[in-house]
Amino acid sequence: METNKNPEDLKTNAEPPVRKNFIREIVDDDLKTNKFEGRVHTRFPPEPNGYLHIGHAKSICLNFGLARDYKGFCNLRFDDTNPSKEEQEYVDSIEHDVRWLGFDWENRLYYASDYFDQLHEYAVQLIKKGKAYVCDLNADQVREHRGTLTEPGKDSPYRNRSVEENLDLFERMRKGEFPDGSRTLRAKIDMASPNLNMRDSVMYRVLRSTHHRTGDTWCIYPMYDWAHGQSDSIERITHSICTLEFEDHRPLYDWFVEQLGIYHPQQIEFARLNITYTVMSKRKLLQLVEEKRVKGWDDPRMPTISGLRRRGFTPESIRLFADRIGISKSESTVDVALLEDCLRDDLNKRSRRVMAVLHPIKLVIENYPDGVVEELDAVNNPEDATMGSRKVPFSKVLYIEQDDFREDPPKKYFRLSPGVEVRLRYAYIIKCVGVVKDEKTGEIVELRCTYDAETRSGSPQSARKVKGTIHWVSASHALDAEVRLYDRLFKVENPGGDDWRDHINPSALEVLKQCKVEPSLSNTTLQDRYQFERLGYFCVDDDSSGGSLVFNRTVTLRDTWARIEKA
RNA sequence: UGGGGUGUCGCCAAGUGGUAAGGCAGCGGCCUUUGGAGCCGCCAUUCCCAGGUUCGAAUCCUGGCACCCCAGCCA
Repeated sequence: METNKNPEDLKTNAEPPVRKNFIREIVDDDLKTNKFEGRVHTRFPPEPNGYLHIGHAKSICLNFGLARDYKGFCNLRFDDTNPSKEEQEYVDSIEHDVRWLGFDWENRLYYASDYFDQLHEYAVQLIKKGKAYVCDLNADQVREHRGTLTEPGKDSPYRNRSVEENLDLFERMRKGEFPDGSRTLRAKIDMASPNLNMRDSVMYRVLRSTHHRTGDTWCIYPMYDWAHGQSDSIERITHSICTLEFEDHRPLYDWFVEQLGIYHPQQIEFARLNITYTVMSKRKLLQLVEEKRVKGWDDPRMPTISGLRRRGFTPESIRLFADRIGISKSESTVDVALLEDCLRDDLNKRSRRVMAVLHPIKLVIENYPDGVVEELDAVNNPEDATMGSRKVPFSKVLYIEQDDFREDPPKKYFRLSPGVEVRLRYAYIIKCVGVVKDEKTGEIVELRCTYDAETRSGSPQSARKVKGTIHWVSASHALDAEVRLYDRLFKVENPGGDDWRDHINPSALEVLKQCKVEPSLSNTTLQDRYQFERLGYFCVDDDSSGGSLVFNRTVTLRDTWARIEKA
């Protein structure tokens, strides 16, 4: 007897097996040795000075994914220690993006600024221990004393002040008695350390700037190195995951918690994400926005979460991508084709299919009766029968894609050309019997065809084979639409260097105003996603309103013909 | 040439001394009323290089080489 498939294969929505990586190995070991009493507690710590991008998504999926898989927790913590660059707008967008990606921090929303009092208290402790001092050197002087990569630094002349003096000075810094930049509180470590981070790292600077949460309460603000580890400790984070460039900050991270004698989280570093044909630094993305090279943080050309969302990406596709790229410590640049594959993989399964003509050309079926309209059945998604079907109106005058007709077809061209038959999807087989051209320009303005009435889809004769199938839209029923075609933001794989902006792809956005879409799209809503058959995946842009429809092309379908023709 | 890292297929990435997973890309083929989707097959005798240890090395040792990060009162 024929047996059924393994029951495992019949499971739906089965989570893909969790990919192994070096961080999970560390967590597994820590669990075995009971290093953190069997807890797993991570955090995602963005600075609210810009919008999140897909590189952050990698980190979000890592941190929240770890918490999910190990039955632990992941906090959302804003690293808001530099009020001169941070804004509430960014806080709001970050929260929105993390939620949209499908993660939930529940009641664990924190800010480094929540800990300003505690951090100040810790700093006083270090001063009392003789491990921190107030330094009167200005920024330039500090730099001069720091030494270089190959030469040790020199001690600050203020390094050996008494505890009492340091306490007094630090208190007066806090009260605002000294001008911005005039003094700092520094850790007293080792000016000769080969690790520059250990050369008496600055803990506090005097900075008069209104903080988005604490307002003008403070005029001294903690530096990243001082705030981050202590915040992790306060939240009892177990694994503090950050990117590679913080690797040589780890000794300092460890030094602070050890001097304080407080709970000690473990910092682990991994390689940040790079993707071909785009840029991923907040600085560059900010420049693109400020220099108006794109329309905003959510421009669909941007690799920001909000840009990808507006472009039509699904959170599922981004999570799938995060799973597939893996986690490691080697610097890498992922081929954007992988991202696109994850996108198509998800969109293929979920998108309703619909017919739309982007570059219309009129087609008249000479032997089809005037005034007759047939309602033809069209499947909504061949991948998912539960999505049902719809009716599409068919009549004598249609629009088809300019690309789907060639007066002089090359080899292997399966579409319409004079004397050749093609199937109109869900409708009839037609043959081209004439071409009408503009007398002056010679441009083709209309195609004359005949149809074979026996070949209507679903009828017995419809089985007749023809080389190609093309999509169409009934001229009198079609809706007008604007379609925005997006492509990669840069012309080169790795837009680096000072001239990176010179590589911006001017054709990354092409706007089509004369598109025709099937009438079932009349009651669509913002963000709805569709597959325009044979063309790609599209979503309804936020600029759509009332009567006007605007679609964004999320990604094209894989196009083997384009490849053949190119070769 | 101080310190910290990384080098496994075009791009990611497993591999943890027992004889190189997987995905993407690419290339063939099947199937198809989307040139879509799906399916099948091919795609690293070799792991940056050179020595060494071992019955056996991508994994251990020694010595090189290449690339990345660090001299913000940014994070």
